[in-house]
Amino acid sequence: MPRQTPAPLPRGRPRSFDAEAAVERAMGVFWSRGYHATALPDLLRATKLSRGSLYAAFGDKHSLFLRALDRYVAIALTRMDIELDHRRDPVDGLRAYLAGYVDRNSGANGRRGCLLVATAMELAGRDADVDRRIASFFKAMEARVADALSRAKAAGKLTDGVEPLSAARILVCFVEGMRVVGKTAPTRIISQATVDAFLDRFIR
Amino acid sequence: MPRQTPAPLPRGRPRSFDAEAAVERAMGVFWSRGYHATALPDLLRATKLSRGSLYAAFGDKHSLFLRALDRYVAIALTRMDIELDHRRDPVDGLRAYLAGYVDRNSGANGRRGCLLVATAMELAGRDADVDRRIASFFKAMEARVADALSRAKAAGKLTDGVEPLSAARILVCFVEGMRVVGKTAPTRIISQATVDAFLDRFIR
DNA sequence: CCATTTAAAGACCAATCGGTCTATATATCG
DNA sequence: CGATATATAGACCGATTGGTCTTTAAATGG
Repeated sequence: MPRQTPAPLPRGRPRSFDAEAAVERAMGVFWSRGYHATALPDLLRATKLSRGSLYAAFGDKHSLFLRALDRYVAIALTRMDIELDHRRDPVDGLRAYLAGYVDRNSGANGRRGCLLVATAMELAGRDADVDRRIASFFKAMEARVADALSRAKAAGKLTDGVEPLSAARILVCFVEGMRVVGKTAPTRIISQATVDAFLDRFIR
Repeated sequence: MPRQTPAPLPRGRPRSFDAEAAVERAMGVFWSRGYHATALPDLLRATKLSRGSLYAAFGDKHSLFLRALDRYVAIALTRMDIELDHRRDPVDGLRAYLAGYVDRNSGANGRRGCLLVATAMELAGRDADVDRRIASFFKAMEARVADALSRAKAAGKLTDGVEPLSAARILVCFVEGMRVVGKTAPTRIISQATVDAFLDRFIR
């Protein structure tokens, strides 16, 4: 292994912005407006970067978008890993997981929608980088849900005839559909009741 | 009531294009590309209209889009009215309805997605004309499904504990979610199996 | 034939798009 | 201090945006 030459300490004016924070701010803009409807000035305003800095740091709009999308996915999967943690009761986990969707779907949260669903609808099939991310996200989500359902089944908590993998596919469709219908800003009451009725079909 | 002066017969070169056909062609473009990503030249190519004719007939891009969206909604609701016709067995109707989604979600059809879902994600919350259409479509869809489920319940074909209205809300989320996941072009086999497993939870 | 009406073709418009580049100010090092 | 490195501000670019307008060809009725 070649000796690692220590990175030369940067001299002069230090980097004064946090790239990760900029990605997160950009994510917020793409989330609210969508990819095509987001213009450079929107991103500059949100990240508080100059054009030059933004292009030096991220290359172009598309690359920055992918960074933002990756961040969004990472946050979502991390949340799922917490909600559906193995050490927790799987049914409680699924309830917590769905409660998160109730939250994100009601009122103003619902209006804002979901960056991932919006991206799937806007870009999937026309942008290979996006395609990969969308497909792998849905697979990851399905796997986590299927795992939780398997554990629930092992604990005898699933309704007779429910098979974890296909139930997981159903559940993924259901929650992503909530994100679509959520754009009409349904009340929390209705969202919660719908989720409860859904779980009643699968949980004993 | 004032005497209706008969509309003066048009003289000169007759209208040589069919506005409804143009709307339908425009619908196809918006459907494939989304609102923002559709540029005027795309619409001119698809409708085979000149710029002048298109603006004279439809006003502007946004108005043409609304016409296209209305057409899309009308087609979808007409199809539902056939599939869920009162004179038909409601369970058969629901199966036919879901079979349509299997078809639209698999492979290339899935990749193309759904104009309504794409529009909801791209424009809802930022375009009042769109908001109204999206909300009223989901309500109309929910009402038709709830009606079919009510008839199924009356015929004793629903699983115990299934309440038609909330089951309809679940089903709407499920099918719209299929449209999202469908962007990853799942196989027909999996889509069909998922739909079957879904119905098994509700139909006795 | 001729008047009238329509559609097509495409020039034209200001505004905005994503992206590059230069000049300047500033912060930190030796 | 002086050299170096970085970020900012904003001018600038060609391409494209949605939209208007003018010119020309064509089709019909009187």
